[in-house]
Amino acid sequence: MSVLPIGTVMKLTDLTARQIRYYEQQDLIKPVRNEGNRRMYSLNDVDRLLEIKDYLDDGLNISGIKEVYKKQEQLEDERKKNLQKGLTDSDVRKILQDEFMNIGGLKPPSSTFDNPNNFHKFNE
DNA sequence: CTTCTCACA
DNA sequence: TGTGAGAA
Repeated sequence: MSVLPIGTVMKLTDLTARQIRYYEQQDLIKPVRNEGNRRMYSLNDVDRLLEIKDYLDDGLNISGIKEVYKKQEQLEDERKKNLQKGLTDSDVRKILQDEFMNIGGLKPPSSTFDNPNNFHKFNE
């Protein structure tokens, strides 16, 4: 995946080598090293660097950007946990929607409980 | 020639 | 974050 040397990344992102290495120190990107200790970047690294530049323009500082990715990972972890429980994203959305309807005292769609498949989702 | 690390009149 | 030194 990682095949771009820092020189190429500099041109692609319009960032200085100093900045690119600094963002790595802040754990915002994780390039791999080749046999000559040279940093090799992936296109995902380039995308992230571009993102970082945007966040910086929006007035966000390094620690602020760190927290953005931190919460992003947290949401990603929960998505995986639900997946392990056999729930897809659309399942979760449907459950949440049905719960809101019930709270509002509205009659849930007949299809929701008619399907025995959905039944034990509410009993686990 | 390119990149790396380290240090700072 | 810039920049220059010395090595790889």
